[in-house]
Amino acid sequence: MPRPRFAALDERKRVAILDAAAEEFAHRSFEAASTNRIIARAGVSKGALYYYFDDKADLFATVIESAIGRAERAIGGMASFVDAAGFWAALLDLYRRITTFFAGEPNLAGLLKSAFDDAGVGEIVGLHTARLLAAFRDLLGRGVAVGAVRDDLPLELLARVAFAVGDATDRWLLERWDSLEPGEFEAYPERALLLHMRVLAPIELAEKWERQETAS
Amino acid sequence: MPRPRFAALDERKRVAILDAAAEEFAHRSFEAASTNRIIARAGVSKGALYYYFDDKADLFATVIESAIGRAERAIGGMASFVDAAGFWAALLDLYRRITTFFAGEPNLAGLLKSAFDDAGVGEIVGLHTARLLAAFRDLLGRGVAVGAVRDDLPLELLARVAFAVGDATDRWLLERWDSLEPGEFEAYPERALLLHMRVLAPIELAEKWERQETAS
Amino acid sequence: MPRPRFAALDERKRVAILDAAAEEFAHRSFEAASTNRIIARAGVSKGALYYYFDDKADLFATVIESAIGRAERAIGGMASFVDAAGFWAALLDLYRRITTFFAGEPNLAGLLKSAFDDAGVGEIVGLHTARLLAAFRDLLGRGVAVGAVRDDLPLELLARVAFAVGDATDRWLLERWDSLEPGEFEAYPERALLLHMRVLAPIELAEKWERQETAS
Amino acid sequence: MPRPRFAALDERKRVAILDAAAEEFAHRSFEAASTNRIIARAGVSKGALYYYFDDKADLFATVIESAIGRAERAIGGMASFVDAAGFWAALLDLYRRITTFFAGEPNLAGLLKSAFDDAGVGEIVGLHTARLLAAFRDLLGRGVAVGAVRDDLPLELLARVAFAVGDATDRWLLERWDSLEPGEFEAYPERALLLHMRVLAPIELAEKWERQETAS
DNA sequence: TATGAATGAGATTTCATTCAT
DNA sequence: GATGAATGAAATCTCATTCAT
Repeated sequence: MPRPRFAALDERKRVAILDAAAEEFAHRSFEAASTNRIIARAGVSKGALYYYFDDKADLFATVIESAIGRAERAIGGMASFVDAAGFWAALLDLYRRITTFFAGEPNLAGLLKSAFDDAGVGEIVGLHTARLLAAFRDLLGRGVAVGAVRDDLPLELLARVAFAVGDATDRWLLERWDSLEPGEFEAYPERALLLHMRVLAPIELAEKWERQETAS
Repeated sequence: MPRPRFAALDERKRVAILDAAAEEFAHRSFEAASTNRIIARAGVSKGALYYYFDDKADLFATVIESAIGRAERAIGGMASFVDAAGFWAALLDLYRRITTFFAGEPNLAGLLKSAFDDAGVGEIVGLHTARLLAAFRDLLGRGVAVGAVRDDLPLELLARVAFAVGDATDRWLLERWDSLEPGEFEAYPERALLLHMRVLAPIELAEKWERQETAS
Repeated sequence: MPRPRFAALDERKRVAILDAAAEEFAHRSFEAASTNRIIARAGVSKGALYYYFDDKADLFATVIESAIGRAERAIGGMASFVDAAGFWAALLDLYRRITTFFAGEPNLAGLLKSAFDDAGVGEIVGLHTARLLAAFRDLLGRGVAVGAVRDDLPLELLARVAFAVGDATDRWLLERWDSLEPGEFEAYPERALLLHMRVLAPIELAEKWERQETAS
Repeated sequence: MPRPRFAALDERKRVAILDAAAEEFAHRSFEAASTNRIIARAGVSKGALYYYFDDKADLFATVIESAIGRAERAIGGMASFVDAAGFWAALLDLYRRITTFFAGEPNLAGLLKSAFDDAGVGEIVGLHTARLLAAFRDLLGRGVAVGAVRDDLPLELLARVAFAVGDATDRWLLERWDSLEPGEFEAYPERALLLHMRVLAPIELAEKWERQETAS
């Protein structure tokens, strides 16, 4: 946990440190990241970093927490639903918000990747990633209750696979970012959702849904 | 590229270096990996490393190439096929071999992860991973030709997503390795294949296949 | 010298600072001691230390002075005497008080050690330790006057040796502190005194005294 | 333990490192000593030190071991003896050699001091100091056997006190080094021995011996 | 009167790489 | 052909001290 002073720090400087650290941790593993580069980019002294944080791990955890926190607040939760169709509609809506947010935070994806890579090692970071996974697992559990999500595979596995699918499609999109045709980005969440349905929904539901989709 | 001398090197020593490096690169990112630890583990001299390799990156690329090469030779290609059912049967067979091989090479998964992480940075490593992806993309292309694989999404995207799904299920399995019930590991390729079908096959095919599967 | 403000400081805080510093300086040399650890333990601000003290050396000198001062006040001086027997009886009495006081101040021994180590370097601390030595030297001089202390060796040397003997026996006792049998601690001053007599007294006196002691 | 390479190192450089380290450790506690100062004084690179030693503690232990080893080899053991007079004659002879050796190695005393201070903390250094103490304790044990050493106090305590007395007299002498009158240094071992007899011998023996000494 | 934010120097240790032999 | 001695830069982190408020 960062020392309380950090919260009281001048907004500009606080953001400068977190941004510089996010930039660094988004592009390098925790081990390979350099506090020297971070302070150089943030424009703070060597001592300052250790005045606000216990150590490198503390800074890392803080950056991850901040990123996840901002994401959660910005994206918000999933709308309530009472049947399978409602579940998938709500999930589509959620995906839209997620996509929009990630598009405006280029470091977020890399940051989450570093976080999940380090989750098995760093205790604090592990808690954050576990919480994120648990939230999604719960979501899937509620999907099962209304028949929107298959019940023949462990929720934990489904959650992990869904995360991976989302990550892979994100990256694919990101690499083509500059050569996207107009409208392609807007269509993305829907296409991503269909992929997720394939993985998560009972097969008949996915089949029915996709048939309708194609017809329209 | 490692100097030609490396190929002529005593088998035992060559393997020792590659094994030690694989162990290191499997657990740490390229940047965070330490050549010091590698030579210590391999029991070779400092100079030896730089006598056989240009630098750390060269060693990394060689390790990746070697790992991928060994995997390809051990796993072999996919059997030929003439229709959709044949494609999936052949793919199942391929998965079985892949799973078996990965189970015997605990470093392989971590190594591939490091390789893909670094692919965007290191030129050589990028080529290897690109080749792997291309091979799988071609496979999918042949699947499309016989109607086994959907044609409504770019093959590149499908390949990436399939890799991600495979990776996620692998990891999930790996974490439960010690608490697996007997028979569970043997059943794994089939379950994994079903997940892949969901993503890769035309939806009607996936639905039909799964219905049969459940019936049996 | 600490700023005058320090004397006017709230009792609780003044003691907190001195105690924390004593704890630190008792376990580490002056150079290795950390003002950061001191203020952390004392619960005072960084600035406070430098508001009350010139620098680390000033704090050290103050701690030493305070410790020595408290010891002197608590232990008191040696009773007056008119002959050799009186001298040694008075010294035994003094040792009893010293032992009792040291037993209740676990930091004192370590503190004095740090003080003597630093005495050659730090000017102020050197004065305090010199004063302590001088007091004991004077004591020995009065012992010489009544024939209780040998006159064939320089008083300065005798004082130093006596200090060393006391320190060694103290440490020896301290290490066995937890495994002491009942009564052993109470008997300690007398045994220590006999050792000191051996060193300090004319040999005939020491011999006579010990013969009586053994007889009783 | 220093890496084997260190033993194979060029004599001049090996000595330069050990001397520089001895100089530093003789004047500062282990914690306060600076490897930076050591390499600066030795004229070796920063990496070199860690090429030869595991860490600071390893260097310290090596310096201590080297110093003790050289001292032991140079001073040699105590001559054999069959009665009390022989014991003290042999000890006097030993003291002479010790004094001579210490006089030529100005760092030795400070080094031993640092070693004993750190003995409770550093494992390796603890072994060396313990060995030294044990050797002296054994010596005293043999003295007890021939009636040269008192048997009414624990040997461990006697050894510690004797060390302390020796150290105090050494220091006292050292401080007066430059103002010593001719012959004073040569007379030192005898005076020191008398002090040790006072502490270590049965009182009658010490008394008899000193009476003779004075008569002569 | 009192604070705590801030810092640059310096601590120990590891790094990838070079080069004389 | 092969080595290991050697290095300076960089790593993370702590230091005693200053100063604006």
